[in-house]
Amino acid sequence: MIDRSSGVPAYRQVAADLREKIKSGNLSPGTQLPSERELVESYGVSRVTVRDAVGLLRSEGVVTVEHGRGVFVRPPTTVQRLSRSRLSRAARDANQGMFLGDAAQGGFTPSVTVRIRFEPADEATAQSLEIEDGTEVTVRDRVMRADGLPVQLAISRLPRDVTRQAPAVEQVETGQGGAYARLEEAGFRLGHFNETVTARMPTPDEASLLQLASGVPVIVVTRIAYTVDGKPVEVNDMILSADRYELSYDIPAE
Amino acid sequence: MIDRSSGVPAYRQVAADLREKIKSGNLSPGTQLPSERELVESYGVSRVTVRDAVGLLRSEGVVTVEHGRGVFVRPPTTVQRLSRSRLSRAARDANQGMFLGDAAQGGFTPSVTVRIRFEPADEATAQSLEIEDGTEVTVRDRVMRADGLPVQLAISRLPRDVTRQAPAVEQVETGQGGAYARLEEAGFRLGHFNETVTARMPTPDEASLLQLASGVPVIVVTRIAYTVDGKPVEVNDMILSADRYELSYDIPAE
DNA sequence: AAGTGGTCTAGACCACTAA
DNA sequence: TAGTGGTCTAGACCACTTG
Repeated sequence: MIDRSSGVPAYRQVAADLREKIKSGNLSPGTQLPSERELVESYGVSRVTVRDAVGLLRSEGVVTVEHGRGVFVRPPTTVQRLSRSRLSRAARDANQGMFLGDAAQGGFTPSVTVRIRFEPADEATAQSLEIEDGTEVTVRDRVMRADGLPVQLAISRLPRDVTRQAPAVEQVETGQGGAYARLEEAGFRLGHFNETVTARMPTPDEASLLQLASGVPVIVVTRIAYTVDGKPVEVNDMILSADRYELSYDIPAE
Repeated sequence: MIDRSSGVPAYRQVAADLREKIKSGNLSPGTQLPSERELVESYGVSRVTVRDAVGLLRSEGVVTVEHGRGVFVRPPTTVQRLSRSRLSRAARDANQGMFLGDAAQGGFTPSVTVRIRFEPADEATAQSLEIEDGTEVTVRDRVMRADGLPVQLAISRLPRDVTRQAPAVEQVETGQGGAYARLEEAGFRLGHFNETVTARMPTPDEASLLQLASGVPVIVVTRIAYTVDGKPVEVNDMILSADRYELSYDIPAE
């Protein structure tokens, strides 16, 4: 099975063979692969080599490994699509925070854990909010769960000056329409949002919090909310599991 | 250095120690780490264990490894920010294709390799373009390079029916304003774009084409261009290196 | 030539899962 | 209890980079 003279490392040949069997449907989604010891037999390589091969497929997100159970072909994951039209005032008003609106659309039972704290702004926050370094900010640190499974982390920071005028934002429960509604009631009429999107591998903390399979990156979204006057009032850093989310944006051609 | 009784695997302890030294600035960006054999000595573990530790840091994107040279603390990468306002008609008209416009902003020397082919639409393409499965589409397959380095892959598909009316789109060189300008000249006035964004680990092909360091995911953007009548005329699948790109979107609050 | 990481072996024991 | 993956060892040879 393995061509020793080809110059291609044995573990890559094993990985390529398994990958091929998966792609061709020979091993269908959810199916268990032969155990590592069986693969050792059938390919005639050492266990370390088999593990390197499986590790490669893992890092590609092709298989998942469950300790004590086995290696399985990863089934295609269900994506939750986040359309940015949900930032419209109407959509915001309809729901108690945006995540609960997503839940209504996505058909899952949402739960959110919120922790509030106050701290001096670090450099990045200060720059985003256009305030002095070290100015006090209100931090809303949230873990969003779908059917009990953590799927999203979000940390919002707002100048304390702003939240003092909208005290509900300093509370865990912000009520109908969420924090944005409270801000608007306090006179901070929102004009537009800017979202920057990138991706990276999770930190170990994020991986365990979001229960990420290895080989799954996170999508990092930084949203800044601006008032109609162009003053930034909130910066929200969101961490999403890349295999569970897809973002959707509409852009006019003009 | 390693606590054998803690229950934490040795390779994780080694990784944690190195990560800490990097975060604290004790090992600054670009610095070479001690060689694997030196780490074997200093931590009193086997080489495999050291390699597992380094592999973990690699997969987190914390270090890069160069065969024959050593392991280095990964310097923060320069990000190219793609603002979606560049899809405005004015921005499109100003440049010969969007990537060349990005280059002007980013200050790098761009080059693009384009291959044109014609093929029947697969299921996903057909759905995006709202055409029958198997209808002939024009495929523009592109590799974009910045200063010679491949940084972006893009595959556009348009119904052949459409490109026959804008023959320049079936050519490698589309001229001033790029393919979108030719489409508009042919009467396909563009109304809006929709972009869906997600991320995943690269396939081996993508990794080698984009020369991705291991542990760097790709951002996958699918853009569909619609005419003012709401007819989709192009679906463009873009693959971006996540450590080199950041996307930026503006969203009105209304 | 010397030093670096890349691959590989044969075997051991541990931790988790399921019957 | 048996089977799975997780961790680890001590050592070997290869491929790449640099002086």
